Amino acid sequence: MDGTDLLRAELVRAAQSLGAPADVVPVLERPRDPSFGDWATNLAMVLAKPLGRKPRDLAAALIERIDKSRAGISSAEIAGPGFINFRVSADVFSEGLRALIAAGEQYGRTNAGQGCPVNVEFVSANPTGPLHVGHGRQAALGDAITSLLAASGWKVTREFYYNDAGAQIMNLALSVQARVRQLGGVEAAMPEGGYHGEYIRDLAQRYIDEHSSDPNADALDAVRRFAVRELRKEQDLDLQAFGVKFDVYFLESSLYSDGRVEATVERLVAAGHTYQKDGALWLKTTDYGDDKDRVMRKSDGTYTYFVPDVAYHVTKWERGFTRAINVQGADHHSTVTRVRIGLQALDIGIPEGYPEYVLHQMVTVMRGGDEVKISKRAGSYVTVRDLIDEVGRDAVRYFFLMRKGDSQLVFDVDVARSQSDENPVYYIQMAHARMSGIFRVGEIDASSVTGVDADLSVLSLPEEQELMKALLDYPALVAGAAEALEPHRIATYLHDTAGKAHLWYHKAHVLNEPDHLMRARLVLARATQLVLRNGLQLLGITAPERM
RNA sequence: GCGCCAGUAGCUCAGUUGGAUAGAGCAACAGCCUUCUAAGCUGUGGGUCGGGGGUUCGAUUCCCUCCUGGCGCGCCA
Repeated sequence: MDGTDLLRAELVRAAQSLGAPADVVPVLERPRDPSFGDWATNLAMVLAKPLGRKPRDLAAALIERIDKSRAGISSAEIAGPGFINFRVSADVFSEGLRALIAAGEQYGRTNAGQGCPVNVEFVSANPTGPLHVGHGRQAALGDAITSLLAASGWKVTREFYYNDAGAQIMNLALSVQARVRQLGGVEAAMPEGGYHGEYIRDLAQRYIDEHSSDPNADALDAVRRFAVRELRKEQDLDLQAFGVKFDVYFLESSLYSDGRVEATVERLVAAGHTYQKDGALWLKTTDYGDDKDRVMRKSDGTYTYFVPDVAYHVTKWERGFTRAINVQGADHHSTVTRVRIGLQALDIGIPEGYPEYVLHQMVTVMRGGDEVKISKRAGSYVTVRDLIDEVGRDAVRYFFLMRKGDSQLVFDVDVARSQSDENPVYYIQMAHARMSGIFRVGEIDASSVTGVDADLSVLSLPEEQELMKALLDYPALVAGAAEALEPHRIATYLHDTAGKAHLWYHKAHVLNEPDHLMRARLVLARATQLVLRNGLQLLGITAPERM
């Protein structure tokens, strides 16, 4: 696709004729300095030792045995300690651009996943309050990961797991109940570990308005159902504002009503991995490398959180998801081992690394120069909605995606707001808008540009060469990002490529140039527009035609 | 004490799975709008890649060790 297949094949042939093993895989990479060429390989240095020859001699021998026209290169030279630098022949670029445009919205998509099902679970916030900034990171990350997987040929199911059955929910109900009573002039204490946010008071007021027959909120179960329903509605609105959609909402409570929690426990007992101690039921996680055994059923008869978690993941497996990915905050790190061990101990054929986890580090929020301590119970946090209202959906998404998940993220609300015009996302969108502007001003239908009738060898400016190289790198980049589950690579690439596009735009005119030049440059503009658009779409960011 | 993650320019971060002279944005300074969008472009300054060992042709990248920060380590979720 990016033209390296032919070159790689030639290198393998040449290396084998010199005695290299049959499974040799030459690594091709872009030289740091573009003046060195289009591709470089360290093959001669890698083979030097096993073949007992000097790297530079070996490089010379390799070059001699390569059929340049078959490899699609115009030159090959030895550099430094034994690198071989290649220059790609012009028609590789030309054909690459035409193929890019022909693929259109499909450019960058592959069938690596071969239609296999994969379940991606993310956000999974407890319905005990609005979505905060940490959920925002997870929503952006999870959403982009599902897009990457879908673009790589996986059949993706996007799932949201609601913990609507635990002690937290009881806390929520009791908190609302206390507020209802307080509003009615009755003295009532908040429960220990209760939720103190302002939204609890709002919920209480609405409960009073809608339940005139229960002024003191004595019907605790009704309070619980009301609070959960209302908060889920709120969360749905937050997600909608962020443009994130799910295919499946899975309720923890259903695991109990279906008897799946019980069945899981019975299965673990039957498999012989449990024992009784101190009135509780324990799982022998130490058999699987944990540092201590874990309680499954407490002495009061209720289950610890990881038991329904295990039961839940059994349903993923039984629903046919041979691959499952969980996007979670690093504070849930300790669940990884336990859920996996629980699944192993069931002895039902679930593979060891199931499910996969993408853990992202914590988000700290700065406001007015101070860190905002995020605590739902204390009622201090920044919601996803706040961020979207303040800086816009596209910018919030980009901000959350521009760095690796496993580095901590400082979200300075003041900076995000005051510098919203300088947010890098606008830089990328602007590059796309500029490409679109060329077609608009020239009154040319962009989709009519194919490149088949243009001589693309006139795209010889260094800025044009650099831009073309970047555009042709895109499919390999998407594949790599999807495999590593790292959307930030797309963000970095887009920023970089947008820079090359701006540079070219500034240097070279398209319209009102001699016809043959204009036709060729329209092809490049079209290709750039498509790549930026496709990449932004993977991140869930809009690609405006004008700004 | 144990486990996971991080430490790269004044700040926020990339670094293509071990390559050549370590990059970008912001901030600072100096320039560029009669031509498809100046939300742009050009130039300048700025680094013991946390410290120390090791592995090899070659280390920001892999291994060991120490230091610093974050998150976990519950019959909470």
